[in-house]
Amino acid sequence: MDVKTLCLGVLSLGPASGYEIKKVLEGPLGSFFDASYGSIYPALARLAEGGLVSVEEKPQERRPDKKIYTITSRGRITLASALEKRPGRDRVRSDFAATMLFADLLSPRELATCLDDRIAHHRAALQRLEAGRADPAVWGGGEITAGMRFVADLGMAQHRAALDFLESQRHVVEAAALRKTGQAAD
Amino acid sequence: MDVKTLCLGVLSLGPASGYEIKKVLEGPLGSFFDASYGSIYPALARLAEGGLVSVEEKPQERRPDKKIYTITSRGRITLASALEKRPGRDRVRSDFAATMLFADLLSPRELATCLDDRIAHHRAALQRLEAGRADPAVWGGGEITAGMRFVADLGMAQHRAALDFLESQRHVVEAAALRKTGQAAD
DNA sequence: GAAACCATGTAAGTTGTTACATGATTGG
DNA sequence: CCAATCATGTAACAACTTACATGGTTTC
Repeated sequence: MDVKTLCLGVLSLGPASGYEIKKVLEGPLGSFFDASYGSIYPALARLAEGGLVSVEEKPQERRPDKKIYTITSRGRITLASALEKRPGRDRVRSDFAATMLFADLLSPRELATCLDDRIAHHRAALQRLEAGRADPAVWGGGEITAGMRFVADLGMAQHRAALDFLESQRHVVEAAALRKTGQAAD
Repeated sequence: MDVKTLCLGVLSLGPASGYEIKKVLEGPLGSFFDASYGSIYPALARLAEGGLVSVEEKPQERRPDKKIYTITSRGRITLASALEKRPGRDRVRSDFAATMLFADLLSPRELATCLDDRIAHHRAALQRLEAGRADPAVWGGGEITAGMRFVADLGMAQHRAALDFLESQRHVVEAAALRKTGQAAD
């Protein structure tokens, strides 16, 4: 799913500016999506060209005009047909997992930091999701759909699983790294 | 973490060909990484150019020569310093999550198929991980390191969490889609 | 007074995907 | 006999990231 479709999706929940779309995408749902301004703004321009969204320019003082994008009926149709195709596989690239995979090459100190960071990361994500579940402001201000809640809950389940695992099992990989270092120091 | 570093990492576990590296990366660990031949082969060529790996060509009959890559000491140093930097955030793009997010736009039939597929996907991933935990052949044949086992277990925890969630909670989003359709049909 | 937020956009560069090219072998 | 596996590679293309350009406002 490319950024264009993603933007169209967010706009299906209500009108928004590029800036706001980015907010939604890096909010509680950030664990599933990822898009930078450098991809969002051009995507919106393409969508407007194609008539899938309409733009209303809100003049602002001492600031670039805010452009509010609204999905058109053609946009809704396009989105619907994009969603009809069964979703492709997730594409994930986890630096953390790669680092853990080669954990033997890290010093125990580095490994510990890495695990600490990751645990903090999952904690933060959980908190954001928990907050977002209740507070519409975190999303875009619009109503929270069943789909949103479902995705948020799925995210929470996964973050919690990772968190529990790391907290209870980190000693396994840390012990292995320690042994390795002990050997090297001999 | 780019494909070059990923290849270097796999090679740190033992010599392998490009084809075998792909196998490892799409094996049980496939949920965390992703790389196509089109990125692996050029990456290996660059690594060889830089002297981070050495190549031994095994002539094969009626088949392209098999090239066995072996990490060099310079390669190990490079890998180690790449791992020292604290890992960047995961980059995830989940088509499935996006589809669920806009689940109201799907017919109940499509939604059900989508959820069925996803559940099957998690089941399969779990099975592969379970098998790989015991069987070194699934990885590259070399020894299974503590890091590998750790990552595999983390993957299992996450897949299991997602699976449990989807099985027990799918009715929530399905009910919502059904209501929507009911309204539209009126 | 510094940092973060608001707000948009472009251009250069990196990276990776897809499709193509080639073709024997093995298992169901 | 059809599909999958083994085996490497290139070229065209698509997509995205990063850095740059601009600059007022709010919060600590």
